[in-house]
Amino acid sequence: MTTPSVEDALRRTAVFRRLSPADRTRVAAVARLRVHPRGMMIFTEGDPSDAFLAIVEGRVKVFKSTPGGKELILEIFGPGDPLGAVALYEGAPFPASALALDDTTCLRIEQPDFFRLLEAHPPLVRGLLSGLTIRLAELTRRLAELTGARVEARFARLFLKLAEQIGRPDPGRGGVFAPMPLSRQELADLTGTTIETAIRIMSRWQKEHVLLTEKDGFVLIDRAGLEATAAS
Amino acid sequence: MTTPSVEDALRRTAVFRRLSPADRTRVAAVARLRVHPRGMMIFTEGDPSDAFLAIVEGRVKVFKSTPGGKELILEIFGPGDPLGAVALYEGAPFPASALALDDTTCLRIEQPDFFRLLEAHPPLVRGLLSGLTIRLAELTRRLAELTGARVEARFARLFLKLAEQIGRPDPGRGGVFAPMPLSRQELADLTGTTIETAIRIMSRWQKEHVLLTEKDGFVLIDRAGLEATAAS
DNA sequence: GTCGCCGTATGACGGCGGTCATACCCATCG
DNA sequence: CGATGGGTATGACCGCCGTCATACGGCGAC
Repeated sequence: MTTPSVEDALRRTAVFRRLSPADRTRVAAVARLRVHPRGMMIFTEGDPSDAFLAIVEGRVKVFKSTPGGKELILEIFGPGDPLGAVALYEGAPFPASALALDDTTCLRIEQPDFFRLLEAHPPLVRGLLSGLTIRLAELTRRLAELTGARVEARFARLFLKLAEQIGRPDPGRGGVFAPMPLSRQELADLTGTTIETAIRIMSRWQKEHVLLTEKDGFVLIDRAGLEATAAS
Repeated sequence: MTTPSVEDALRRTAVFRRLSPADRTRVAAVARLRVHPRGMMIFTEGDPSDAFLAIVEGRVKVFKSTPGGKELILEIFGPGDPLGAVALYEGAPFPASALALDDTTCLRIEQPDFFRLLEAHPPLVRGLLSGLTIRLAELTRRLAELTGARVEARFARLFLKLAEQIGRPDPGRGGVFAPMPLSRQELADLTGTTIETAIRIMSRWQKEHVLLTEKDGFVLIDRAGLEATAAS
């Protein structure tokens, strides 16, 4: 992994992509790159927010602990996604935690600089609002999904979404390969269940040739079956 | 209910409260008041969003239907709360529906006017971001709460929150009265459960003198008991 | 090598809560 | 008046899934 320049990084993140080169230079003046090693917390639930972040390289798990002490994964973000825009209002505390799943490079703009940028470049506001509203819509969707749906249906939807977002054809078995290694525990945290239930479902699907677990991701074989399960 | 003037309405909504009188006059020039009778849909999930709304008078139920066909209430808003700010990016579809629980007066600013206001008055951006951020945090909190917490704990938290937000001392029984009439069905939709379970819990609490249902709201008697239940 | 740890796997058990059925109260309406 | 419909209440049943316990394979430490 070669560390890109700040301007390269700006070109890669959705919020800043449409800036003119001159504006990009000005943004670059206040942006910093920071590398978080795999397994490190990037920010923690309850901390005061002090900067706007965007992922340049690597994957980041955003999660929140439930009142029962379990851990619910809200989202797994990748390159180009903004991070912590959620809490950018006057140092409000982060509502969730973020942890680097890989060695991760982040673009970082301190809060005062970020507000100055917003006031100087109104078009940035639209981009930011866009990101926030999309995230809000996604959260409401997941909220509706978590209630009243059986765990198995949530699993099916999770993998169908994965396939749609990052899937590629799998030549060997005529399925779809989703290159996203996740442990059973992480699957459980994504769907709001326990590790045992996650193992049971994955184990059964493996036997029934619906879905295979591989070292670096999952192979969806029986996509129609998953869709039927998701709808139930 | 006397219909207030547009400027009165602006003074009552959080986003616009801090404007200077001159700015408020300019905002008033593009804002309209609209009355939605009780029981009417204000907007529907999937509709393209075309305006920014804020509640001046009345209560509004914001809800989303789940994949299973049930209805999940995301929030019940009252006077001063913004509405539909969620979907104000380039006519993105509303992620949820809104229905007037009372005869409701809304302040309405069409989308192009709203964006012009934002660009002319950067301080408005902070207010809007603040609102979105708070809502986002609230949604993540509910998301974490809905998973892994027993239904009874969700009920307890719901009423404790109600008491905190709109509760007033109840002289007769030494408890807290929350003036918010909600049917058993609405309680079920707020907590993501079924009407039977809602009835069972409310019925038992009534017998155990924990919480009373009245015609126009609820009386919390055993607040400590509710807090214990919420924590479990 | 052995030990310990972590992730995965599988079974037994039980309870929460969803589903179905029925009944009651009360307001509205013909 | 009886009929109808909506909200509330209660019991029976049972299945999903959370909890607890156990086991097994891979891998690094030493």
